[in-house]
Amino acid sequence: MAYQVGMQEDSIVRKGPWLEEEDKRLATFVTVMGERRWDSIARVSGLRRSGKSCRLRWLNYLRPDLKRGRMTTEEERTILQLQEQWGNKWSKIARSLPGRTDNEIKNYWRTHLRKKVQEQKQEVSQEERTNAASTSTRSNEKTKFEHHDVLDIEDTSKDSVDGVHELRNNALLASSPYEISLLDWISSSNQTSPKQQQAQNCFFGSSSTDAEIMLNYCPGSPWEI
DNA sequence: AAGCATACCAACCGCAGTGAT
DNA sequence: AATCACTGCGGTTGGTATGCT
Repeated sequence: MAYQVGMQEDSIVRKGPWLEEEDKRLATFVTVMGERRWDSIARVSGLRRSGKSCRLRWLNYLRPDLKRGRMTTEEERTILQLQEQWGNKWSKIARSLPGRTDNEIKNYWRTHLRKKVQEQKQEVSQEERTNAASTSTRSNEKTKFEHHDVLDIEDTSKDSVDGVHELRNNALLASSPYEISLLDWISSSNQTSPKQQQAQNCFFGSSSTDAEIMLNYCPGSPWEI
């Protein structure tokens, strides 16, 4: 599944789906180092991922302010409106939808909305041709495409599927690394609790070098060994 | 039950923009 | 001014779940 490329053992870059442990480790380091210098985060964290991959994982999945679950009708409306207005400027559109990522919006557009819009436009042009043929007096009628028309299209076929997705999303939420506040762990006390100890082992157990580097970014933290 | 088709979405890739040196 | 590293963006790919025959 996950595959690797590289010539030397220590330069191998992992690709493919992220493991829970990798998520936790990344979240910890981003919390400490900030959402910048992704190459440094990738290097310092000991994650065998590219900086680019780390950034993407954080922005699209780990960020604490992300909204989960289905798009609301209001959000769907906004996407349709802004997509028509700005085109495929997904990051720009995402700024109008707090908690949603450009990737999420892009995927949603491609899988849910694009087809609907195309069908709607086809219907409109078909209607235009019919109207033009039948009478010239009605040729100036409003034929502009309206977003709410698209939203009103019934799509009963996806109901059962969406139910499953909701379950999946809930499961995802429940297993999010943010169930446990990493920030709290780092900033709370000088005493390392059993849970903190467990995480410490998880993150740093195999590499004292990582722990030492971490301490440089977070002096006096409970991670001190 | 098995195989195929489709939908969904996480992750990757290439390119362009930007700032630092 | 040129170069390099980093970041952000949009398009695309591939794996998995689900539905259909």
